[in-house]
Amino acid sequence: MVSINPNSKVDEDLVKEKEAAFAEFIQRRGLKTTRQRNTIVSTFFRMKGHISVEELLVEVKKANPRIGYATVYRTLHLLVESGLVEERRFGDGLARYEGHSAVEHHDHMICLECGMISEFYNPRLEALQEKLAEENNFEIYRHRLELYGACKDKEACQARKKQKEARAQGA
Amino acid sequence: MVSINPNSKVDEDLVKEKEAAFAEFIQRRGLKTTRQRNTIVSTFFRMKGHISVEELLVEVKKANPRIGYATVYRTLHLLVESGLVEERRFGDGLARYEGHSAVEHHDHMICLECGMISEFYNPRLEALQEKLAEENNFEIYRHRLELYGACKDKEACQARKKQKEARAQGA
DNA sequence: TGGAATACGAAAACTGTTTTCATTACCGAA
DNA sequence: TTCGGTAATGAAAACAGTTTTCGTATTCCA
Ligand SMILES: [Mn+2]
Ligand SMILES: [Mn+2]
Ligand SMILES: [Zn+2]
Ligand SMILES: [Zn+2]
Repeated sequence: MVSINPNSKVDEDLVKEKEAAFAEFIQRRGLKTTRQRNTIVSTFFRMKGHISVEELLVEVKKANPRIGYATVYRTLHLLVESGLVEERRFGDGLARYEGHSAVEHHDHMICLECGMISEFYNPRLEALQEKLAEENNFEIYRHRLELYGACKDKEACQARKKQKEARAQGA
Repeated sequence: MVSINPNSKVDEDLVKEKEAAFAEFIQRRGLKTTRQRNTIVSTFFRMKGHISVEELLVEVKKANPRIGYATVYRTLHLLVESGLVEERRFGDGLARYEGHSAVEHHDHMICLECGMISEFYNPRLEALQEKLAEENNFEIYRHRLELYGACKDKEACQARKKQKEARAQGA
């Protein structure tokens, strides 16, 4: 298993690279470069984690309070189309976006007690999926694997887990 | 890989069993037995596949046209709480429910060209996930694995796939 | 069988997201 | 540079799926 660098600093050079890649995408598609898109994109790439629209908007507004939801949504769609960002949904009903360390595929473990999201990648798991698809005459475009559970090494998470169990007993 | 019986007839005895289990759950929770719940539950267990609320409501209305959305939603929640039914979301924005062959865990392959959803279960895959969780100090409550792609053996799916590729080229 | 506790159904409310539409900004051609 | 057509913006309305509300009807036990 390869655990993915959980506390990486946002690398300024990498950010610049992504911004350039997005600019190029905009060109290629014949779209226009705008102040708002630049603000949103550069804000996004400087944040880390799995970012919701709301979270992004809050940051964006610090740079330019006039930017609204619509433009953030629209720009995120462009980022996804450009391939620089991926959309995730972890079952809490809101879309989350990630791009800083990404592009490389990875899967997720989500702690339902503390909300922590950690990333992992395992080649054997990937290969096994391919094999299963093969056997089923299926061609995989992409996949999604999410493990939902609890941190074993955080006391708070274990405590909450036990609380829930007790409550379930009573019900 | 174990492919899961894709064309199973709905087994009348099994349905009765599930209905009884639900009735028992209702008792245990001090809730009331109602005409509507009975209709919804027995309709649900007689359908197969991954059923949306809309789809279920259509069937339910055939038995009792006065039953509305709210009661269907409420009853589905109870079915989920009872453990007899699982909620799924395959990314098209609507909740789907399954219970007929289920309770046993399985994962899904979803064809993005024709909408086909097939089920599979592989013990090695399951074991590998456990191992990865273990290594990460993580305790899995449940997981979700979905392979999105295309049927290799359906001409229509392959044709659509190529259309998309061509379109993407042009853009 | 009376009556409190539940459940029902229609409609309103909600949430996250998308669309509309009037206005403004971009940018290549002149 | 300026112009002008095209694209983008932002506020607000629309949307889709789901949940809640609230007045009425049903269940079921004392
Ligand atoms: Mn991630
Ligand atoms: Mn299934
Ligand atoms: Zn945790
Ligand atoms: Zn297909």
